[in-house]
Amino acid sequence: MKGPAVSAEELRRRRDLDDVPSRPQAIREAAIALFFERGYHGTSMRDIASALNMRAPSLYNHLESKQQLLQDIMISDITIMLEEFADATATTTDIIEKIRRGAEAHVRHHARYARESRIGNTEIAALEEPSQSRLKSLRRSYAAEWRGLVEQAVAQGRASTPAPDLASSAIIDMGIGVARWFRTDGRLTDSTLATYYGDFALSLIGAPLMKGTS
Amino acid sequence: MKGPAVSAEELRRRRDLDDVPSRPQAIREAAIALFFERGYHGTSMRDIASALNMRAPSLYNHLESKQQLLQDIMISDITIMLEEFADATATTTDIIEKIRRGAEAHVRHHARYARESRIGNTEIAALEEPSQSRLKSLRRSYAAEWRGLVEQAVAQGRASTPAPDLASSAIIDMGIGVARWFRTDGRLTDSTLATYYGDFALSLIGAPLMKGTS
DNA sequence: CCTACCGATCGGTAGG
DNA sequence: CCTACCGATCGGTAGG
Repeated sequence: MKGPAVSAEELRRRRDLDDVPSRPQAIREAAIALFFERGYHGTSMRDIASALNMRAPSLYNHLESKQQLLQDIMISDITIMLEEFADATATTTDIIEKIRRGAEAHVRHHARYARESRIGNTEIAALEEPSQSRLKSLRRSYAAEWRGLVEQAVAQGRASTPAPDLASSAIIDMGIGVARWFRTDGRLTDSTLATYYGDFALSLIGAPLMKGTS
Repeated sequence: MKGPAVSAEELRRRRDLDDVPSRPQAIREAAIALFFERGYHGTSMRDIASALNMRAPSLYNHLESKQQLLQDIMISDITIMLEEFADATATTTDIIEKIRRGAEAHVRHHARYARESRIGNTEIAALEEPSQSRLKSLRRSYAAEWRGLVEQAVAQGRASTPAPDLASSAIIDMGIGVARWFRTDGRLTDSTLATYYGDFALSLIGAPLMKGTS
């Protein structure tokens, strides 16, 4: 017989269905795990290759450089976070509900993508330009959006905090902190956690919690 | 004439008065600045030496190893933080006031020692054993103390949060976040910041703020 | 405090 | 996908 019994396309289809990662995806996953555990500079290409039972030079058939790997991880993580935040806050016009849903999205992201989020918050200095400036700029916009929401709530008389800028920083930071300790296999789901933190956010800005809403 | 015009002791006395750091202190300070900016693995001994107009081998007249430098910085930082927290919470028996003062001490520390605190929270993986285990253990005790305080407030009917464990994590994490963005030369002093965050902590756990207390 | 230098390891390339 | 190997840089030592 000539030709393979199973075509390359067929294999690719099965892989997609079975959730078996492609080589580039597997490398990325290993890099995320190692950068999270040991940091970017604390991880060598040999470490990543070793986790996949490969040799370091073979990695370069699938990526350009170690730095490119970091940039992909960090930029795609913050892009996803910004999208999730935009989607969450767009589902209502009520400012308090916007803040609640924004905080939930923020925390859910830092729980679900704990490793990527932590890398995104600790390895900024390891990013080469222009990616570093781009990422910082995205983070500044995100913080500014949050500040705007809290200021709006205060302006509408729906929140009472005397320091909307600090309150929004505190909300962001308590979410970022989640990425340091949240474990997917723990007793809490990311959504349950997000619900609690949504309440924390409203309490923090001095917005009365409506009982029985959730 | 024989002997120096100014004795070594005299020089040391002047240095202490003028706040001119000793060589080991200057090295430690340079290491803190660089570990904060670039991370432990992103900083070389040559970088540290260069910041002091020295050559790397000369550093070894004042320290044992790069790792020892990191351990000193991290262990002394958390030791100071634990002391400040213990002192702050010991000044009152009222549970809510304990939490307020504890939160203020926590935030003040992360503002005043922003660089050391950030290193302490990002470079744990770079610590060799047994220091790494020791530091993790100290952090766990600190988190447990916080959880205990919040649970006590709830038990006494002074706070209403349904999740004291998460609330205490949120308080700790919003303080840790301060170390990422606080600048000593900014418009806020660490004490002003701490006062706001003390209120945030009480709001977060569902403890009514007493107006006009501060 | 320095220069000279060490072995180890790094990210990455050549070539198959 | 591999082995062989590159120049650069690392933490640290020897010796003065």
